[in-house]
Amino acid sequence: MLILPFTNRLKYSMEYNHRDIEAKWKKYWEDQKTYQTPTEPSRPKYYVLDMFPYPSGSGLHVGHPLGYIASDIIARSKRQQGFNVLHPMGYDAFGLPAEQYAIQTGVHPADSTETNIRTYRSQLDNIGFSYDWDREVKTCDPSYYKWTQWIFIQLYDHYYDYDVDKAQPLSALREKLAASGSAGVNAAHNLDAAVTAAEWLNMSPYEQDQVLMNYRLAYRKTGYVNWCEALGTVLANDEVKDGVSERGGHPVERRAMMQWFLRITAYAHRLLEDMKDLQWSDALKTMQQNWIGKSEGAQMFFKVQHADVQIEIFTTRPDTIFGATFMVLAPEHDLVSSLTTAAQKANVDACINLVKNRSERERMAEVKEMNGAFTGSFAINPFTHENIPIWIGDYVLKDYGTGAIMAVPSDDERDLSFAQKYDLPVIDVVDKSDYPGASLHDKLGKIINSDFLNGMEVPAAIEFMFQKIESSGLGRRRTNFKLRDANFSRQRYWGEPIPILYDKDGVSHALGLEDLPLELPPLDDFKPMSDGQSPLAKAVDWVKVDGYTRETDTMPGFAGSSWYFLRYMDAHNDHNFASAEALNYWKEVDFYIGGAEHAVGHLMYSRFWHKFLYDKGLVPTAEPFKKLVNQGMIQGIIESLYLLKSGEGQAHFYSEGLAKTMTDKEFALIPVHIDFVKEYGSPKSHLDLNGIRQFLEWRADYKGATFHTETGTFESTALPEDIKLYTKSETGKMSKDISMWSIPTTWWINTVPIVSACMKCFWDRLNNPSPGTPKALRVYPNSSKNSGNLSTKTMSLY
RNA sequence: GCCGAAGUGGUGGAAUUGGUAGACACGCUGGACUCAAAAUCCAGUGCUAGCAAUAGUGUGCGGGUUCGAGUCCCGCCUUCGGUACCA
Repeated sequence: MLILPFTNRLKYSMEYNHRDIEAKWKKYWEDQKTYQTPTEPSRPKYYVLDMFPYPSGSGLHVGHPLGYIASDIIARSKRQQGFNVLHPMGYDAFGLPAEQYAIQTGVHPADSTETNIRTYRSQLDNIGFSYDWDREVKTCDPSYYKWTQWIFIQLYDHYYDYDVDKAQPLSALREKLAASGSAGVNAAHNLDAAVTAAEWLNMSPYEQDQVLMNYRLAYRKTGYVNWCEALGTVLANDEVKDGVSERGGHPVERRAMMQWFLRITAYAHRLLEDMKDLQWSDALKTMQQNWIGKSEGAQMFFKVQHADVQIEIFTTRPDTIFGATFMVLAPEHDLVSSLTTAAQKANVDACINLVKNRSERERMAEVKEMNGAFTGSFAINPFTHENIPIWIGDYVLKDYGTGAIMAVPSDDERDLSFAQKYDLPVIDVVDKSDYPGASLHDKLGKIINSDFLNGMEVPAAIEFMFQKIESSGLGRRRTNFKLRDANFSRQRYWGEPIPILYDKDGVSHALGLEDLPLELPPLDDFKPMSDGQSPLAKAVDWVKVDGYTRETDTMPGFAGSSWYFLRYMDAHNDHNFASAEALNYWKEVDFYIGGAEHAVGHLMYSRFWHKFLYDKGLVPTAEPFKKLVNQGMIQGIIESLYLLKSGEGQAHFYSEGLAKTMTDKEFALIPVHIDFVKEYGSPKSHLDLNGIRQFLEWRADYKGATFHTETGTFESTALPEDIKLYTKSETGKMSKDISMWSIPTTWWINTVPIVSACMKCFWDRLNNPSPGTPKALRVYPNSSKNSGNLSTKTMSLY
């Protein structure tokens, strides 16, 4: 689509032969390298960036051009204003769908990805974008992920020192530990117990490695994964629907595994602080702020009766401690096994088992359905000196805060429901009668039933307690963040191998730059190992090297996307991730356009990586994206089948009408390819005989399923001609509200009608495809034809 | 549940700080041109009633502030995004 002046289009519309004209200019731009952008320090620069796409099997998504057209207009406009404009494009090419497709079809992810990229490229060229294709990046290209691995190694080799408030080389930490032990280190860590200098010096290399893991910015600890016993694999959250696996409908449980993590929490305060200078929408900033979740409170230790252990908690309301009538630990808390008495073991184990089958999200969301068990032990309330029972409860999360709370049922809704369910005492400690409608978070009221605090207003009482706690050695004032360290391990094939070796003693060693890239070993079987290990473990020759064993986990999707905008600046450099010259010239992204769905994930991780590189003096700015707007999304229709959650045996699908009347039964929603559904998008959406057959062919794991419809119950082998299995029809993802139109610059506002007109033109062509419209540009709601994965998630950083 | 956003004709979407709601465009209806069609041009087009002038009504729902509310406040509803392994 060429953008001609409007009047010309009217005047010459009769003769306007778009096919010839577009072909001519497409070739001219390509031959002349019209949009090649040199790094020219003498000229002013402007960097306009689109969030790069995941090359899905279904081709360019209709949502993509929405933002791409807008950024292209900005790029062209800035060029005309005399700027040297960097406007690149690339592919976020590692990911789950390609691997899933490989498992189903045997086509290697590298091959399907390359095919998909070619499709994307031709589609982008057809639209006529002004990208400098000489700077294209693909995250799955070894020459690219060499540097993703290199950055990971830098993170592994650094720790965060609060004294200088930035990342420091690990060698500095070793010196400090040798000189004065962990007490002499003011750093971000997850160390359980202090280490003295003498202890450190007497440690074996393995023990020292274990200590260092508590400081490294890339480190290993126990994490939790979605384990599906029936499929013998770890599932992504996205592959779990309503508590069962999307494929097959099998039960899923949370299982502990050693995982790599990135210590993003070390940067929490800077991620929060540096946001104020960014030209992002307030909504976006608020979301990041809330995600980081800074709170001021007290860290306290509760003694346990008849035991030499303490329970560490964090509270923002120390003033309510006289109302703390019990404690709750996360079921995964380290102390649970030692605190559980013989008499309570059966109850506690039952509760832990139950909780295993609930996802973190369910645990946070379902306030009504709490599960807990009494451990049999008691803690001592340090102010009332009363024994208070220690419970475990699924509403307390292991990785949030300290994984343990003092429960104040009078002033916390969830503590109250828990107390009511298990009949635990409630003592009112805040009189809120002067503040009708005030909640816990308003921190208002007058303290009652609290000995020396009685009569104080809440804010004063909080301050008083901080001092009291510190002066009596019970704990100290502390800032807590909701942000958690990022799990960086995936038990998958199609991702960057983690460049770590373990020696015979189990000590970890990073690869040197000369050994990078560490390429993925060739495999033709991408199924996971039966014990949950990554498929890479199958490449035995690759795993074993001269007495060392390779790490077999791979990196998550956000690894490659956390720094790709830097690679565009100098895409072919083999000695650095980008040259200092290029980095100092292009600096940061001036204008970034992409979807709001990346408001916290990608944008937070990128900012974290960028700050780390900034600490190392490798990038010139503390923030990567100066200005950012969201382009909105496109809506699509999702059709799903009702699958009875039986867990075992054959699958039973129910017609929508039946499923809705069976109120006591639980169903999982299994997405079905929209092409199989008759009258989709309406209340009468259903699968007919042919549709069910197509579905069974597509999802072979349901071959032996039983179908329950209004006219009877049928085995998949004996389906009647006139069968109608009604499906659930809903609108999903891809919303097309356009929040980007409200950009407070005159220039931008003037551009809106043009973008609008372009999009309209697009819509008309997409929705009423004439024979001349490229097939790939038609609307295929919710289909990922090549990947065989029926998710709407065909977009990457978009 | 929690955090963020959105809701205006048949459609995409406009409405500076509160000041004629529906700009502009698509579509639709009628007309001109044509043997006819396409293209183009002209006119009309929120809804209801009316031949008409006109009247009433109208920005998800219910309240409120104001001379005046799409816009501000309170309470809801619906939809979308995120919720830490989709990308």
